[in-house]
Amino acid sequence: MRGQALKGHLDLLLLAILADGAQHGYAIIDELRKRSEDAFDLPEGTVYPALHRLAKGGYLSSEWTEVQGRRRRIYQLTDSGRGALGEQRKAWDEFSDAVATVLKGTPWPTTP
Amino acid sequence: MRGQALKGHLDLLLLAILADGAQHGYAIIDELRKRSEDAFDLPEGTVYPALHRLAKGGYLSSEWTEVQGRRRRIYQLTDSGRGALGEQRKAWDEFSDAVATVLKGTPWPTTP
DNA sequence: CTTGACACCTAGCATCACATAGTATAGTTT
DNA sequence: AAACTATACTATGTGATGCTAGGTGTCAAG
Repeated sequence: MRGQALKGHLDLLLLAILADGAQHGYAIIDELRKRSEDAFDLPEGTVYPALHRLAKGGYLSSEWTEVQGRRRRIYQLTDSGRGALGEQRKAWDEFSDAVATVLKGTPWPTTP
Repeated sequence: MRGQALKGHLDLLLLAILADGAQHGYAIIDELRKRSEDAFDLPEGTVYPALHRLAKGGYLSSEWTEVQGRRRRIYQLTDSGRGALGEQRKAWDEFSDAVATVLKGTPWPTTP
């Protein structure tokens, strides 16, 4: 797969990462890559705008810090963000279940 | 859920339905609704353009029929379409596994 | 004869992941 | 010292896509 085709579920992933503690953008990218066992290797141009969008929507709060001469913007889940995570997770479960149900009716093209 | 948020997996669903036999657009919508237990209730404006796109890409062939004064365009999977179904199904499995792996690290906010 | 189910179509919109390019610092290599 | 790599963020543009909203026409039921 390698980092494309997130298809609307990016927010869920970001919120999930941040549910385990505040992180800055670059670290989120790393964490997502590690946790997904290299399946999600997202470009910065994907993640940063998404973080801005989430912050603008009130799901994240952010704060500037300076670590060894490098400025970082630390993002943290708000209450609203925590709520959104729950909802999106539920939506994901329902969605993936529904897809699985549809696919269940269509066997793989096995040679019989 | 009710008919939104297909997010890039629409083609997979359509191909999966058609793998069980040729169908016309309206019937595909019905079948998808039934198979997904009402989770996917897609508007025509979503499905028809998608079918056209798949046909244009060579994944489907189509043929006009007339049934009781009503014209129908019957779509059928091509070999290429069958191949695409296999690929997309694999991609879906990998994708949903990856999401599950990431979410696994983030427990639900249960009250312990 | 109007309503609703059937059956198709298209133009246009908003969202979104991504590409691309730019800024800036720290550390490592050459 | 220069060049390069990794870290870290920002801004802009683009292509795909799902969906809204409108339109056409047939047929059966009330």
